[in-house]
Amino acid sequence: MMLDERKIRILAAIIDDYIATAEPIGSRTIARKYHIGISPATIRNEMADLEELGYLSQPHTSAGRVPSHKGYRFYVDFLLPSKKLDDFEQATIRQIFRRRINEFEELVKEAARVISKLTSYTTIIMGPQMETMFLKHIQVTRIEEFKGLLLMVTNYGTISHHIIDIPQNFSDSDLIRISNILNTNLTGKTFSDITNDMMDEIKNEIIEYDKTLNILMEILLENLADAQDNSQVISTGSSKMLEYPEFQDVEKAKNFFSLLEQHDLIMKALRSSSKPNTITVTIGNENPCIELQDLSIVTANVSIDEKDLGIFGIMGPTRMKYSRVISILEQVTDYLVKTVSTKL
Amino acid sequence: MMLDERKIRILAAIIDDYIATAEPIGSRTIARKYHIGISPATIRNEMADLEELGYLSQPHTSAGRVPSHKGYRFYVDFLLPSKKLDDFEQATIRQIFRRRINEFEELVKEAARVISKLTSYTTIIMGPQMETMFLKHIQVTRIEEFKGLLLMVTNYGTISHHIIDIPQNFSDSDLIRISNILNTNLTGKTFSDITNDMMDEIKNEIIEYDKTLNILMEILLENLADAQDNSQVISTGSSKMLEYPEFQDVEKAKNFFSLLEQHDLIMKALRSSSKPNTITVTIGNENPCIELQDLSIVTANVSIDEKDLGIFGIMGPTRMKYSRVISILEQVTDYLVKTVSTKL
DNA sequence: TTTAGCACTCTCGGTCTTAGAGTGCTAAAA
DNA sequence: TTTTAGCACTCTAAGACCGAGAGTGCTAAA
Repeated sequence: MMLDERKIRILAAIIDDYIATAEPIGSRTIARKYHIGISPATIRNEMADLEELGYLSQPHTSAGRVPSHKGYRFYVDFLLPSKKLDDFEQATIRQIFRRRINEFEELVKEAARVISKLTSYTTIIMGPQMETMFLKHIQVTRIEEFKGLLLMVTNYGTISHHIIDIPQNFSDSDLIRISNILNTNLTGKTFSDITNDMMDEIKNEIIEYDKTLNILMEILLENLADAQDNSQVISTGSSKMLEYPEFQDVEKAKNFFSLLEQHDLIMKALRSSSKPNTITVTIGNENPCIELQDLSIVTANVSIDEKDLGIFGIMGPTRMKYSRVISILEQVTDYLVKTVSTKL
Repeated sequence: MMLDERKIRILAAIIDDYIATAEPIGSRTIARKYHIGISPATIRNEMADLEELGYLSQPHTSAGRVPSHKGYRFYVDFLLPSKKLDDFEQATIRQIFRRRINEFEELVKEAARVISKLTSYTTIIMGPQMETMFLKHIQVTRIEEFKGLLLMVTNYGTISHHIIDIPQNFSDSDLIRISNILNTNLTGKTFSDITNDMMDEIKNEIIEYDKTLNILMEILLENLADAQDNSQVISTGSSKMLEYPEFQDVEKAKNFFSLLEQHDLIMKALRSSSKPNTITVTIGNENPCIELQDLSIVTANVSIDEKDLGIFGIMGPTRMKYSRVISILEQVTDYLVKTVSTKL
């Protein structure tokens, strides 16, 4: 059975209402609040149909109806009211990009904070995949008599620095020479390209700088390990979730927070659900990972000319203000892409 | 009335038990579990005295006793069992400092994580006060044809970097000259010393580099503002709090999490309660800030030769495993001080 | 001074009950 | 044929009630 016009209106009303109130909705409520022009009894019949078709479910026999995941899916695919952001929201978002933030990471973090603030859901940001990240610049510079800084800049504009010891007999021009050698050998290489073998080759090339180079190599390699470990998942606004009735049960809240700490799970979930340059909605059990099955995730994959910059994910109860979240996410990623392509 | 030997033993038993169980303790339980050699009736009398003296209180008439803040204070001041860390704990702590972490900030963050893991309380770290922080090194370096990096290193070893644009006509030696000028003029200055006036002076000194310098100045000033805003308060392990019966009420949990987000409050609390090179315990209502009054905070102020490196704070319910927390904190700060003085 | 005994108090966890919301079905109305 | 009014039925949430259990304070005896 296809959904006719009237069924769709009723479904939309139920989902809208449930998203707003988190309470099961009965036929009478719909008749009263949404003016569909038919009696509760008729609505009841329609609701029974919708339930049979799998779009609704009942917590218990004598309760109202609640949207099922299939219901949400239909809603998201066909019924999303296009939500215009109001002036305040627009302004709040624009503000992030007005500020002179030159570093990509900071910009993204700030964007995540603002998204959480506007949506009241948890925002997760995840850096680009290691495989597509390569070194753009590597340099050793002296900051004190026997202390130096190893600087690495990737194609995504992320910068990492490590303090290193510089042996006594090294002059500034030695450092410059080492920098040059590292640069010519390593720029353009992805982190996974840089293996011990490659290091050994370079070492051979400049056998005279042996000792320092060894240290640099070690540090560099360690840093790689760090970058891979540091499962770059950052979340903000998690405490907001405690506001929702879905998390009133402390057990549920605890599960949510411990989930957030399992970065590998989160990474897998975001990666698997997001597609390049689109906003994707994953509802409850559509997520392969069971821990996430009573949450929804809206992901936006930010990329510029095939260059994957990272993923924003917004996590909330399945009863999520989808249209609002999507609008905000669209707006933010738009600005972000614009800013990055012009400024950075 | 002074506390005699027997009262003290009873008080200690009650507090130990309450810290372990979070349940009010009755006279019979004490007689059974702790072998003081007197009957419940006698214990009852003593407990009534202790209550009258303000060391205990009763949730309701027919419940057992619960320690009051005054009771905890007495316990912390006079009764703390000196707790030896076991091998596992020792090893876990040592491990942080074995790893080659060259940067102070990373080291401290890692230490905080370990403290949270071992204690199951929330650990807060707070950077040194801005007033005591000064520039040790400042430098502009090129990372791409028209992109440079402004590097600033402070006396605490913290490093901040900002990507800047480099105008076309600037050669590498220009950058070195600018770096030198900035260095001679700004190193040793605290962030608050560096005013616009000072910037103007430097600008005058090298009028020919005018334009770039202007940008650098702006960026530098902005960075200062950031550093001051970014109320450097970082907390870890907050989700652990949901395990405790004190936070089973979602309302309480929400309060706690929103408290954690009020960095200014936290900063004030940590600053006011911590003393140089000591571990301080602040119990419940001893804290001037009402939001913190049913929590306890143990703070450790880490400093080396008057140089204030920052504060660790451990927050938990007033029913906190004080001796354990103190031992762990002692151990960690010890190692930290040692590591910093030798390595960094 | 300590302790046994006892009446008393308060909470916590069940059971019971009722009001309310909502349903599905049937039969009448449109 | 479709819609709707009416009604019996179901289920939950909230309140009332009750008894067990833990703990107290007091009194009087050891």
